[in-house]
Formats: sequence, structure tokens, C-alpha cells
Amino acid sequence: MSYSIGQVAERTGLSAYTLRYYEKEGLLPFVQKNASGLRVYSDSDISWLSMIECLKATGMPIKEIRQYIEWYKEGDATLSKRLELFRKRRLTVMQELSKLQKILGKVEFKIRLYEKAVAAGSLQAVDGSEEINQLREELFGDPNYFPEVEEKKAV
Amino acid sequence: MSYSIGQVAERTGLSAYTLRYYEKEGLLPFVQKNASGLRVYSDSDISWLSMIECLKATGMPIKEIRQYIEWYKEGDATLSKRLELFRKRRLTVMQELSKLQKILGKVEFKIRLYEKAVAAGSLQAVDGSEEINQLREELFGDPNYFPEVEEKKAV
DNA sequence: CCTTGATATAGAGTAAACTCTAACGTATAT
DNA sequence: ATATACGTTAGAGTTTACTCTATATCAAGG
Repeated sequence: MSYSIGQVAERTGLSAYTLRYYEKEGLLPFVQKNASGLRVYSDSDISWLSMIECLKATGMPIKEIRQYIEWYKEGDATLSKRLELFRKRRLTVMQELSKLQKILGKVEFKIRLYEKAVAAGSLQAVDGSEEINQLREELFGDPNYFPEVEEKKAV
Repeated sequence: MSYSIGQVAERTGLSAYTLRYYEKEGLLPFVQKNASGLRVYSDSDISWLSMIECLKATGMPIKEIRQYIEWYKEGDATLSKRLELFRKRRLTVMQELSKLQKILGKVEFKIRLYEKAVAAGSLQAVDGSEEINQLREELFGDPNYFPEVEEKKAV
């Protein structure tokens, strides 16, 4: 099947502006144009977009995604570079997952705190309480925790 | 304890530029200045920074963090607004976690694919294979999956 | 043929979150 | 007391990823 830019925009949730921008940035080197210069997207282009969105979701900037696509175009000589790239992405995603788990714990602590505060009609009445302090201790240990700095200390 | 801007930068991993920027944006309304105009940070300011970094990690923009801080300054009248804010943050983080889990699956699929390709010395030799196609099917169903669009369909 | 709507290009504009510069004041160790 | 490091402000600059504008061409129905 083949698709117009509008159809691809509809299907992917990206705007036509964004699709042209991606192409200009070298992320979609395989999109064809017809005799009148209109873009014609194939199913393969849709797959590429799906992969691009995946890499973007791992926190990868557009420049690096272009690098991956250039490696792809260079063929089997770059297989191990691409493997290494995906391994790095896996590490990034796993770190982000564990960071977000901790963040979720902190947010849930705040929800419990504010549920109590709303019930009591006052934040001060509950913030220093035994129960809340113990919970805070369990969740954080150090109440002022800066993960970025901890990582540097660990290295 | 009290700290200079440089000490806070060291401790939090944020630059002094960023700390001043946060203050200008209304995120740190409690930082004091001494007689000569130098900033003096307290432990409470460090706690606020820890909370700000937490909210930022949930994907919250600075404008909305300022809103939260303004609600805090308004006192107990805004308790339920703040509770609602944290509940929304919890939802956002949970959605991001589940998105990242899916992304991780896709990245791990690519790693397996490229491990085989590196071993075979060729991507084509493995990409269409039974084993890989089955794995792809199990992992994705639809090979071109656009979560943002799916969400819209679901609503 | 004409209108309407989609698409083309080049290039300007936007938003967020920093990041830095310039010119000047403060703190402290020799 | 003076060099050096650290801090102040206002405001300009940067980066990323879009997002839009202006102007022109293309496609399809009446």
C-alpha cells in the first residue's frame, strides 16, 4: 500500500509538518515522490516511523536517530555499531524505568500526605506526625535525594 | 545548616545558572539573601529543590511547578488542589512506565535481531527468518504500532 | 474550466529550559 | 592590600523539536 502525507499524519498522530521536518533531518530517506513531486509513503516508511518513534521514546535525539539510519544505509558493515546502539538504548530505558519507579513512590507518598491533610483540613497537622515521618523515612531515607548526584558518586 | 549557591549546585547537580533561573521563575520563593545580597540556602530550600526535581521527573513543566508552589504559599485553602495535582502526576508516571516497558520490549527485540545478524554477518539473512518473525509477532502484533494514536482511538 | 482542498518549498517563528556574557560586588588567604 | 575565587544582575544566546507562513502547484468533483 501507499499513502499520502495526510494519511500518514492521520495514522501516526504526527503532523504533516513534522513528517516533512523528519525527512529534512534525514530520518526518512526512503520516502518516494511521484511525478508531480507529492510524497508517496510505503508500508516500509510507516515501519521506519514506528522505529523512529520508539527511539525517540527512549530519549534519543534526532541527530542520533539519523546516525542510526545512516548506519542502516551503509549496510552490514555497521551491524555491530547498531547492536551497540540498541544495547545503550536498553540501558537508558532501564535506568529511566528505575528512576520513574522511585519518582512514583515519592508521588504516592505525597498523595497519602495530602489525603490526610485534606481530611484534617491542615497540612501542618499531619506533616510532622509519627506515621508520616516513618513513611517518609522508609521511602527515602535521606529526605533530600538527588539521583543525578548519586550516580556521579557511584562512578 | 545554610549553603552558598555553589554548595547547593555541588550538592544537587544543578548549575548555579539553573538555580538562579529557577528562582527567577518563582520555584524557590523561600531562598534568603544576606546583607551583601548573596543567596543563603537552607535545608528547607534543598528539600524544595528535591521536590522540584521530582515533579520535573514526572514530566511537569516549570510553569505548572510554579503553580504548585503558589498553591503551597496560599496555605490550607488549596490542599485539595494539591492533592489532585499529585494524583494527576501519579497517572502520568504510571502511563509513562507502561509506555517505557513496551519500548523496552521493542529495543530488546532489536538487540536479539542484531545479535543474530552480527553472528550471521548479515541482517537480511536473519530478518525474515521464522524465529524472528514469530518473535516480532508475539511482541508487537501490529508491526507498526503508534501508541499516541491508539490512545485516541480508545477515547 | 473552476473551485476546493491537499500538498510543495523556503524560510521564519515559537516554546521550553537552560546557558552564558558583561560588568560589577564580596570573601578570603597570603 | 591584593590576587583569586566566588557571587550579583540584566539581558542575550543556544539548543531542540517542532510549527507555522507565504506562495505556488496538484488533484478531483461539478
